[in-house]
Amino acid sequence: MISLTEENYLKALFNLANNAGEVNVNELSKQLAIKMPTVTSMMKKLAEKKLVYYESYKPLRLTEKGKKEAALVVRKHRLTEMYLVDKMGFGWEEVHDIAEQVEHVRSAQFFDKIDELLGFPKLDPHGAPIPDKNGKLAWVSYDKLSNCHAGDIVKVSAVIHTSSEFLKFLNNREISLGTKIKIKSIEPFDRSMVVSYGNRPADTLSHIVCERLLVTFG
Amino acid sequence: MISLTEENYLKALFNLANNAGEVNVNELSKQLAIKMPTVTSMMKKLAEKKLVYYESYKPLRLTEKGKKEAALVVRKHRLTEMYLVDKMGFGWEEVHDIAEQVEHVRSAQFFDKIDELLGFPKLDPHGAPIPDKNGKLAWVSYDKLSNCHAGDIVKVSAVIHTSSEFLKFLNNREISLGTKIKIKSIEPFDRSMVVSYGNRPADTLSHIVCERLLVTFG
DNA sequence: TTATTTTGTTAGAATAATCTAACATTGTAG
DNA sequence: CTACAATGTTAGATTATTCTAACAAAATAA
Repeated sequence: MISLTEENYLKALFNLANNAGEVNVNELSKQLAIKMPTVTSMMKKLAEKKLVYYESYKPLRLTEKGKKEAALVVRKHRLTEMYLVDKMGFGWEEVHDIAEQVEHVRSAQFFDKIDELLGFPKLDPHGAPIPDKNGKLAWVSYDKLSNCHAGDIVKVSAVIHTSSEFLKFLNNREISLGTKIKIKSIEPFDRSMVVSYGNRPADTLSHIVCERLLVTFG
Repeated sequence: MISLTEENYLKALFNLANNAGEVNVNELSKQLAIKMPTVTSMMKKLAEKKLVYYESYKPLRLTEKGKKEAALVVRKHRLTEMYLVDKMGFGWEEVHDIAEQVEHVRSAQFFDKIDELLGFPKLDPHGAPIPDKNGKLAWVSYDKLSNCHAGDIVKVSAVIHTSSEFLKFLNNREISLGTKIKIKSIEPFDRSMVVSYGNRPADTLSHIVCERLLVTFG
């Protein structure tokens, strides 16, 4: 049995993992707002349970079992977010904190029903892919808007670091998933982009914003 | 701040309270499946927090503050049950365990939205009243079917001790809230009732069952 | 009313999850 | 290459929740 606390550590490891699947104790500590010694001791515990590979002073890595369990928590989180937006009428900026709690409900029935009522969605309201019932994640590859060039016309397909503040900012600018953006020019000084979209002929997006918008060209 | 564990104690106290609002340590211990010494120490803690009146060897009683907090947990539980049945398509026998977990979600927004989507229901799927946002419970007075007499025609309005097994039994007998039952006779020997309802001209309900069915005459 | 059963409390220990303080290792900047 | 900074670990303490064993009070039955 995986405790609620352990679920949170697994999820954080899953979300922080780089290409190599590695995470530092320090990063994890910051992400969870839990002090490093606590993280170290929890890693030893998760290693006992064969959920994490742990060696002193080495980066952390989920085992296959750990990855699966983590993905199942992420699945519950993302399905919940989707349900809150699609079926209950919450805004995409309101759902993270609620899903953070509902994700710990232990009832396959409950999440299967949500999945079914939503028509088995592949993406959550922020464009992140929803792992399947076996913990498999169909990874979609997006580009950061910040890596695109002047003249490109792209579609906003996902957002990262989905803080409520950032999402409210996007709401104010009338940017949502699906918004088509044309890059008119890029300011070399601060890498801000002058763009046009919707009924806005010209608008400037800071580099920070452009780094958090994931886009597709199709 | 009231912990999840404390919420469970408060809810159990609320549900077990007799007319005088009193509950024994032993009863509470059985209800929660937690040993008596643990219950005693938790009662001392809740007394510190002014949620419970506690004196050695005396029955337990919620304070006004405790009653309110308990009612708010019960509110979340019953709203959740109603939502699961009305909006998600679960059967009334499936919802208790899920609601038992969802009730601990801390988000006024979430439960307000559920309330609104349901149209501010007054009763849960088992006929129990839903406390309002201030923890006030509009108590409805029902009679036990077991207290009725031969010849009475009554409507099933609520069920108590809503175990999944009991509710499945009612499903099999096609008894649900609203079912009109005519009492044809009462067997003095075991107090079972011969009744008719729906398309069943005659059916026998044991005393145990009749004790758990709450009815109205209207 | 005395003996027995039931109920309730105290004392002490265990587990899970967290912290701070001190120490150790690794990485980096002169 | 050394010294400082950043990262990570160990040791020991704390809080919340639970338990068992032993004792105490209250209720009940003979």
